[in-house]
Amino acid sequence: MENAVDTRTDGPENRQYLGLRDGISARISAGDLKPGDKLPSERQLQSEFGLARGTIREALFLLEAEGAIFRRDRSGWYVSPPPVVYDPTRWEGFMSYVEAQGRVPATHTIRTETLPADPLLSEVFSRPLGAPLHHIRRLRSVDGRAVLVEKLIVDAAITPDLLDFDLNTSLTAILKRKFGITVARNQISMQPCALTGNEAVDLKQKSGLPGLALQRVSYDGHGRVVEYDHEYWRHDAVQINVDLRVR
Amino acid sequence: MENAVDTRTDGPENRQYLGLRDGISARISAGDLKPGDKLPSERQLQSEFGLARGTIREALFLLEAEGAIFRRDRSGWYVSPPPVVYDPTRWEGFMSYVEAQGRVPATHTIRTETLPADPLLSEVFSRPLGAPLHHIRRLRSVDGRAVLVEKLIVDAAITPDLLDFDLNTSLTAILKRKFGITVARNQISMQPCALTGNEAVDLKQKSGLPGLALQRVSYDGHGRVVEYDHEYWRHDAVQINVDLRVR
DNA sequence: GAGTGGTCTAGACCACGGG
DNA sequence: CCGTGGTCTAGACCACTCT
Repeated sequence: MENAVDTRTDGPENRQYLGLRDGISARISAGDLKPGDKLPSERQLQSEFGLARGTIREALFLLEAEGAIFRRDRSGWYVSPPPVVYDPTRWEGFMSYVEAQGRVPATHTIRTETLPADPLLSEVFSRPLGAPLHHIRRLRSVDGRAVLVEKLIVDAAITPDLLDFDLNTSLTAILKRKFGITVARNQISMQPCALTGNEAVDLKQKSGLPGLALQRVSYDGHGRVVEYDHEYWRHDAVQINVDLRVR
Repeated sequence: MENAVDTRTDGPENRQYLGLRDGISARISAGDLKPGDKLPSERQLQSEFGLARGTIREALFLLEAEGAIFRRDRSGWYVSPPPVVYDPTRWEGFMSYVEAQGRVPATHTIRTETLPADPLLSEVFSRPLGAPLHHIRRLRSVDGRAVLVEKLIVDAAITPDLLDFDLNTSLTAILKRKFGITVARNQISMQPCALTGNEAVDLKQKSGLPGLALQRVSYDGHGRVVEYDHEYWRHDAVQINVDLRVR
């Protein structure tokens, strides 16, 4: 929302990349460029505006930080779609809440394995050291664009043959239908971050893209830890909504 | 946490700025550089590593995105302190939770005014169009570093002389002690963003710094809207923790 | 006034995507 | 293969901070 408290702006455009940003931004607002559309190439913008390529890129980086555009490596710059809304107080999986927002979700399982619990995981799950845990790494997309990587850990003792199921669907649904497990409580921690290393690679992004790291511990009705989850979201792909009582 | 699901890294350092990032990162991890310490100037790094200034800056930008370092405009680059933890389910103000974490909070009121409600605010507060609302803009710091700008709106009908109090303290405390108001419910929305315009100016940052936009509607026990708040945090200054029941 | 980061130029070559 | 963005160089001048 814009209120009347303060009406200062970035000020006169002594910086050329701000002018270019505003120009592109205006084209997007006006609807000349729609979500998914490809921007002119950097070299085209260069000749169109008579600026050095570095200056052009400065403007593009700023628009990227604002969530207005995104890049596909060595393919080009594109106008961003709106973010999806995620409400951690609802126990519906990614597949259902993305669909409910009229978008098309998809999940790709990158890797699964069952490993003995290390000291940290042993503590998280209240299970003996070395107890078997399922590790799942998945990439999730909205409308064909990869938006998050998740690293999921589930107690193998209560979900023995979990890895035999099709994990490219809703884990929520599998846990409920096949194992009778539902989540009653979520403990969540979030922090803005940069997507680097594996996360950047899996999202096909240059290291350094702003992101949101979300860590979740899910408990069932008996207080048992059901999932231990790390999610790495593109910064421009998600909005978090929560409604909560105050203690 | 690091688990064993995936051990790939950024790979061999064919890119020089990644090497420089790792070098500086290592100095920080090793404790050669501590939170608050100043890094060598860009030109010093240039001669030390034999790289063009642009490449040096590439590495610094990456470290900034990772939250490892921050800049003070035209003064230099500094090692970041750890983030503060914010739990929106607890109704303690900024001043108390920052203090509880052994840090030094401070608040600076930038501007206050009382304005008639526009259509949007009229709806949010369930008050007639034109009803008076207090607008407060504040800058908040931790250990002397500005970390967030907030735009607060409060219903003047239930807090008539609010602006006469010292707003550089805890608003939470003022509302409770002077007006007998406590918050029972928070509706929160969060989204990673870029800090631009006024927010960047007030935080003395270059436009484009990654941030976290947090919007909050607070209700008292009777369901009355008490505060409507917009907070713009530096991305490297905050971590959000929530513990919640699932619906 | 000296030193810092902020902006900008005008090139070059590389690595990867997609036709 | 060509076009794209990704990386890198070697300068320059400016705006601001700090002392």
